Amino acid sequence: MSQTSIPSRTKQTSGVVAAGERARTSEKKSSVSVTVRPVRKAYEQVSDQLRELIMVGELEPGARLPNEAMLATEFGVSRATIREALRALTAQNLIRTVKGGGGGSYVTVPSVDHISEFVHANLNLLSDTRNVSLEELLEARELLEVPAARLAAERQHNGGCAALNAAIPEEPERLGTADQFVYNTDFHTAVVKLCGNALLGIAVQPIFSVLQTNLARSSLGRSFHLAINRHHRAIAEAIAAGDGDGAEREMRDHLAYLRPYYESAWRSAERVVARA
Amino acid sequence: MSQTSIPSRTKQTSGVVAAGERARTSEKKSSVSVTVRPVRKAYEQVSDQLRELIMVGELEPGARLPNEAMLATEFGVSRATIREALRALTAQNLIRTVKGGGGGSYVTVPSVDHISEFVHANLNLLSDTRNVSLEELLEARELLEVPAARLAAERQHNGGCAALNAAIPEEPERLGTADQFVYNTDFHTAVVKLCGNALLGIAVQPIFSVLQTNLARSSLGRSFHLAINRHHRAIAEAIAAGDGDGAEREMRDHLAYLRPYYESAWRSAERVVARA
DNA sequence: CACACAATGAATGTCTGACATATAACGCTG
DNA sequence: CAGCGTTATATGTCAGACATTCATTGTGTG
Repeated sequence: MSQTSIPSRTKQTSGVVAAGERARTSEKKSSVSVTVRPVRKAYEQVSDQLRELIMVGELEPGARLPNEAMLATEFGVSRATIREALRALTAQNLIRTVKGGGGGSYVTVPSVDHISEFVHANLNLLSDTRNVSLEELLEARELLEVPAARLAAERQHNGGCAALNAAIPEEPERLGTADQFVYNTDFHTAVVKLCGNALLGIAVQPIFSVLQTNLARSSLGRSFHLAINRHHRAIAEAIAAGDGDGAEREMRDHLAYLRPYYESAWRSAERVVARA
Repeated sequence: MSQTSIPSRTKQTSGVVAAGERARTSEKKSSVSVTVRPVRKAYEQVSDQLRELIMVGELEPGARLPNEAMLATEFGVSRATIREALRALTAQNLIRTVKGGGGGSYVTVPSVDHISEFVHANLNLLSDTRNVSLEELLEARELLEVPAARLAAERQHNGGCAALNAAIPEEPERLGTADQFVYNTDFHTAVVKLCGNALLGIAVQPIFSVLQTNLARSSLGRSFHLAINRHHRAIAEAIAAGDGDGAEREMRDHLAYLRPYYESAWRSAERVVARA
């Protein structure tokens, strides 16, 4: 694969601005409110510039950027600095680096899953810190999943429902709690997938995960799981029948049924937080 | 502030597993399907372990983790490796590092805005790559903003509407296109904020931004902007009147009106992509 | 006594150069 | 032509040094 040379406008200005130069430059227009951080760290400048190139499309997905040594000389910094910048980009899933000959850093094609994963992680933290309320989570979920169920019903290309049924256990009585949760997750994931809108998946998946994580900490009776299974079956049937109204209603009822359980699990989690 | 010592279970096993050791360990159970990447890079192992500590809550927000030198000895790797791991965590907004005395790496309290920003960036890429369709964007937006308008109307604590009115220009005729876009963005942001669910903001904001970015590339007549303003005013009035049904209807109509414009802008963007 | 200012120390930021390791591509040999 | 070692080219990791920043502490002066 050919080496993509980094498109540096003037070869002179493309480098990193050292602290000294930067200070001299910014003191020219010294109005009262200067930005708080006049010095940008070198690795930040590098990652910023590379990120910009990627976002603007100057570096297309799949493109390979120059090796670290070249980048170092181009930007006028050391290889260590370049590497720190690359790690940042990697963490944002903008590039992927492979070792060995013909290796290097390649611009990644972004994936829905990665976004979802990131949102999930951060939502988890947000909910741990109580910066987001249970009420918001439940409300958002309802706002998303209820229409999703409707859309799934209205658009079901027959055959897609197989995934739905696969996510409903034949003999729920014989499953442990952990397995039940797996099935539940699969089911809701399947519904959202079936609705055909990837963006909804990005939003629903993390919200569901966070709720589920909290719920998993509380102990739930067998009857609970059986009820869930009944609901899921009803929803699946409505979707399979192409009955949008029915799917919407069943899903709404299902979520309403779940609400008190989430609330109690959430409260006990609160005690744990308070204790610490 | 006191130095948080890293909770290492046994002091011996907390380190990084070198390639050699790892290989020896994993060849014990050499079934046919080994995972594709048996060697985890050192900086990944470090960032993984630290991330885990943060996510589980072992390191609470605001906590300060050991300095880089200590981390290096604790993990049994060089400082450079530690730093690369820290950059990854920084990029994910899990920590923040400050220079100088009393500096170090602090666990960040996550913010809604940062999540939104990340989603926006990635959504932009997704749409550039045509991995997400305009139809999905518009549909998701309708699914989110229409209920948001209703909720805003039903929950308006009087006084919150000030932000709404502030986002509607008095004399739209005198504004340039760029300014108009600023107002539009502010208006929709205000509606979502007013609905009181931060999660919706996380989802709506990026979607709106992506759509807007595409729209900004096409040229729009004065009459378009005036119509938008009329719609906004109608929505704001319904919300201020606490009329949930009205707000929902106005918002739906508004989005329906916009649709063809987005579609035409999207098509012309496609030509640009195809040309490249 | 209070306040401005210089010295100190602790931390991150950056550079240099070296060596280790993985992998694709080349070329040799049978 | 197939198989296999070799090599070139990357990234991965280490060690140590020096630069820079910033809170704290100490000092001197009004």
